[in-house]
Amino acid sequence: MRISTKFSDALHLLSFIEVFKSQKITSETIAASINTSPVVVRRLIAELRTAKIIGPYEGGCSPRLAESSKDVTLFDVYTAIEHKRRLFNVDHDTNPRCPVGAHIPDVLDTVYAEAEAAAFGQLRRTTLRDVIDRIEVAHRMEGEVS
Amino acid sequence: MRISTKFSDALHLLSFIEVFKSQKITSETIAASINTSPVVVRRLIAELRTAKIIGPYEGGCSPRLAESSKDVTLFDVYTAIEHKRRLFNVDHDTNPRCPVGAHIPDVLDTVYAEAEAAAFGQLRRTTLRDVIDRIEVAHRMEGEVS
DNA sequence: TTTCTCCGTAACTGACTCAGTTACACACAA
DNA sequence: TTGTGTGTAACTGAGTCAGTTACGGAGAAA
Repeated sequence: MRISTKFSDALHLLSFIEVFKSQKITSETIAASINTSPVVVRRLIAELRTAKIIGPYEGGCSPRLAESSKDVTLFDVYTAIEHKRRLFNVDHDTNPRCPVGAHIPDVLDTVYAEAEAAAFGQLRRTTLRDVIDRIEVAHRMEGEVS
Repeated sequence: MRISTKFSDALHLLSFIEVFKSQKITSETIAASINTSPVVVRRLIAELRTAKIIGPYEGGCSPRLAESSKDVTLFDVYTAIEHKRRLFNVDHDTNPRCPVGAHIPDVLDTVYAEAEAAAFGQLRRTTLRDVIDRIEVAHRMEGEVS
């Protein structure tokens, strides 16, 4: 199985509501940009809201970031969406009567944790603001070419 | 989707055939340690063989590493089993007429690649020998306790 | 040779996950 | 009151994964 596109869609959603924060935004508007259905968007918003990345619902108002985009890291978003899901999966159902089978789950837990820490450290170092900046740079460059 | 346990099982398999290389090994023996079926083991062996991590089939002989366990990195095994599979999934099906939707796939491709590079770098730094060493340390410590 | 063991591989199955849809009650604004 | 958008639950179809059955072939032993 694979890390779903929910994480990507969540980052898309957050970038969208920040870029267009001066305009009225509905789940329909967002869904049109992500190419998905409004319900999927609302589910994502609900998850990001319980993680306090999106502020509380205020009847009819467009969703807003709870804090500055500079203070939201990609790791925050990852955990909001994927919770404690690991990047690599350890097979814990092994034969405890075999020296290898008995100890490899713990060994892989440790080894994988090191690799995951490296990836998550990078996600922690990248903020939502960084993502939006890159989007805006790409958008401006497109304008110059055409 | 999540990275399946195939990667873990492959590392288990490789550790097993290296630790018990002085003994006769069948897919049945290995399957008993991994707690799976011999067919699953044979499929794994086939994949590791095409990646040249396990040496060619020599009728009836037990499977052997193609090179020293010190020269096999976890990244080698990862690519043998999961090929180019990415740790994070980019949703490329977005609306190109929206500034955010048009550029976020490329931005996430880049950002994810940085995080993946960090994780894969760690996998490259870890060898099969390291894994086996840790298994043997754990095994010896168990002996002392009991 | 015949028999036995093990291998490689293909085809099928059941469980699980994911994205998407339909549906419906609720809140707020016009 | 009507309309719009929200939150949430339930269902669906596609896709993936691990496991199983099955079968032909190679090599060793009788």
